[in-house]
Amino acid sequence: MSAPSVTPIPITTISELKQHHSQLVRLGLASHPAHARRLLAFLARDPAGLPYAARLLAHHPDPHPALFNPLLASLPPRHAAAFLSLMLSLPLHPDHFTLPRILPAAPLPLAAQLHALLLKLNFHSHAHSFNALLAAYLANARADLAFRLFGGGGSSAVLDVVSWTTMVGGLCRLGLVDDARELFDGMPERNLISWNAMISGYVKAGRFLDALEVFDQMRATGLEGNGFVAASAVVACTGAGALARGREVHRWVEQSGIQMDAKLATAVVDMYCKCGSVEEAWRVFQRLPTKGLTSWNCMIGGLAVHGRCKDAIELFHQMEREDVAPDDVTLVNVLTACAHTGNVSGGRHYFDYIVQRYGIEPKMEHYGCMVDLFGRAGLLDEAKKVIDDMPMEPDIGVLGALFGACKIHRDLDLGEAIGWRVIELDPQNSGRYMLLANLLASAGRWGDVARVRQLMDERNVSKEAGRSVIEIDSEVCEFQCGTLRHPEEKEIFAMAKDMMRKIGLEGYAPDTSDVLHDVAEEAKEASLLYHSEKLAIAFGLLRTRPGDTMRVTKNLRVCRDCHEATKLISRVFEREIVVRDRNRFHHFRDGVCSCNDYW
DNA sequence: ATAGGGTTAG
Repeated sequence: MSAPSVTPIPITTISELKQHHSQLVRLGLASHPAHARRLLAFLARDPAGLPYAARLLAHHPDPHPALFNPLLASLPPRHAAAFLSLMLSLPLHPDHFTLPRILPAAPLPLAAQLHALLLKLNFHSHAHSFNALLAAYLANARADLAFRLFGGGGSSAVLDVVSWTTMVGGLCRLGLVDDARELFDGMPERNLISWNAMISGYVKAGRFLDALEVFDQMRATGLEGNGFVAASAVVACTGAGALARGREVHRWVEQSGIQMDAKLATAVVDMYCKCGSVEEAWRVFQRLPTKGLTSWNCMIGGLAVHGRCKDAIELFHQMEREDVAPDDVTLVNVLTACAHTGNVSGGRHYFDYIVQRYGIEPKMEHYGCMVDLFGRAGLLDEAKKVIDDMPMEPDIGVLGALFGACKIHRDLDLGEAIGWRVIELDPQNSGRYMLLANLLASAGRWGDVARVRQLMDERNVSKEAGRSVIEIDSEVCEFQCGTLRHPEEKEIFAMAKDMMRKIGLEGYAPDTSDVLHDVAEEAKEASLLYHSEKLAIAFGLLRTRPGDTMRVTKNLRVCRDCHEATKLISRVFEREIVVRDRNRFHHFRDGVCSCNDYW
């Protein structure tokens, strides 16, 4: 029903509102729902208007909750509470929709008050109100109160699938994934939202393999998925670096008729990129009917970390031709592509060009990219100049980029000056200490190396152990630096020795410059064999044949020695070896790496 | 009232 027409007077002040109200009263229209709602909506914007709103409701012949419920959600929690207490004093009666309107944004004291009201009104057996209260406690990080309410404490609360899912999702958000899982396993009934709450909860916690396990369980129940579940599963594969599983999920999406929208497709493109297969990413990307800005960014970034600078830049121009305007992420990705290939002039050019042509304001990360670009190329003065000239104070990331460059180019003076500063700015990051220790070690400064070690001990920072994961026939195997624990450890060790012997005949010489112990050269060389990627590759050699591709994912950066060794292994054993390290991908093939030794 | 899906330097 449309409102009876009156000249629409704009309401911007309380006096205009009063004027309008009196006109409506004269016309006998003041109580018409549409007009009353408009008046109330204005009054509700300012707490000063609440008494007026209450009077208006008090004089209304039928102050139905529908009249004031819509206002409540739009009010800030404090005002909503004030308004609610006014309503109650009139007295007007809330209905089952009233509390769920206020609860989602309610801070803790208000939530507790509403809890009391809920009990008083006997709404606790009403699922909407009860679940909203549960969500409010969880949103306030009070898992304890949520558990008490959920557990019933003797109340007659009825738990439905929403209550359970609210708990699971809320606990995951609070980082209590294991508690969430326990509840999840005990759920009397689950829907797609429940399944996805658990899967995405694991993803957020970085527990990708657990996420995939739950996803498999869901499929085993015969339930059809949807786009949300698909996205979570794809992202889990991305995080795990599990290409074979990713392909499987992709196939499942296509077979189960889930709509491949731009977001899901981009997640798939990203998965293929981050799992080491740019070719498959490219195929999905090309087939996209509509490409969002993020799809372009993702593909350009994917090419960048695979060291395919030319392709990344070519794609950027294609994006321009299709009239998609780049954003700050595009700029980061294009600069990364240049930085990873030593394309200094390209980086300079695209920085200026994109900033000027598209009016993008360069941010901290863009200056960081430029520092990285110059620094990697050995132009440390240029890199320093970027920092001196940038309009803000450099953050730890920008300084870290310069520091990393000092390490690569063995600039001891600058590196030391920045290094000690960097570890003060980022005292819990073990990688920073290791970089500094490495730099000092390469100059034979063992006393200072020990000082760095001591600082780490004092601050309880421990060195992150190198870990490499290799996926063989969908089975994921992890190796840790320094230890070899595996059912086939004898065979793997023998293969590792043989592998090193064979590449030794091809000219491999151990590079111990990154080894951090002040010990005899022989001991240093021996320790290199136990680097996690060498163990993973040895295992991969046992399980693959010449011509095959093996994929290794490493948690740290590859060291020089492993990089040299892997190049030779790819040639001697005729394998393509794809290594994803902390920063980028290396494709080893026939004795050459895609990074051209620039990384 | 329950999931809330994609890209970002080092």
